[in-house]
Amino acid sequence: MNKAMKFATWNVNSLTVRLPQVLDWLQANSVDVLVLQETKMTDDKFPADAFLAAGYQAQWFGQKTYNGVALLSRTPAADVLKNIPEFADDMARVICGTVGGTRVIGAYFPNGQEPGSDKFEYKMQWLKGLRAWVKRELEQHPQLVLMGDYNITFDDDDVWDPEGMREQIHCTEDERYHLRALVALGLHDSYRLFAQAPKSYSWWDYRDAAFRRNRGLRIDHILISNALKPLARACQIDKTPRKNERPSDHAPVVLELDLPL
DNA sequence: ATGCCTCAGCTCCTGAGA
Repeated sequence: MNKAMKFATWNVNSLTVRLPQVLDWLQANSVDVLVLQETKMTDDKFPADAFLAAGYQAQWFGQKTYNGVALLSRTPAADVLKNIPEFADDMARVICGTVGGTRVIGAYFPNGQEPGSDKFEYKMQWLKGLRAWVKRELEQHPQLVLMGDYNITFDDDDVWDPEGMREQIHCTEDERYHLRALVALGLHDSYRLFAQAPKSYSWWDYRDAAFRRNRGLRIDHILISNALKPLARACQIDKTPRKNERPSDHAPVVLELDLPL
């Protein structure tokens, strides 16, 4: 007996501001596992009770002002990890747990700011650390989902202005090399397993009416392991939360998997 | 043009995001 399970990722850009929208969205969509990025709150502020009342167990890992991640699931997550083991990091960027036999990694990849900057170098080192760790996780967990805000586009199809953004942040060959190397571990960009409308993006700048003009980037991804690939049924970017009065600049991405119960 | 929005915080400006 198989059950369609929904896995989703959403950069909420402050869970304090977006909590009501996240709760509404969970109620309207039968999502089983949701990872959040940019919660921007310390652990003592995390609204675990509100999620519990909505039917979700939570694991969270945050800090003041920046970053912060969470893993919500209908059934509790086991073997939870926070950040990349063996990669020392001041920032709260990764949360990982096993939900119903599937290893779930939620990640907020570094922005990188500008090629050549210290922050870009940190992004490169972080990507190397992530890949070494994910390789080991894959060896232990054939069923693995790696999802979150990658802050990297795969190719020109993910960019509203490919020529204008050539070698700009999120679009450099250095970043894309690391993204391809992750995929080469035995992962698949679940979004591209299915037919998608052209100019599909997951993030739009708040400025310049970028959402209305669809000037965006696809930087939020759900990668799935070889074992999960044949179980994938659909992957979509849900733009409906953008109708809220104060939306996040990111839209959630949702994957449907036909997982054995 | 080093900013156009949005958010947090050492809050009436700045840093950061992407």
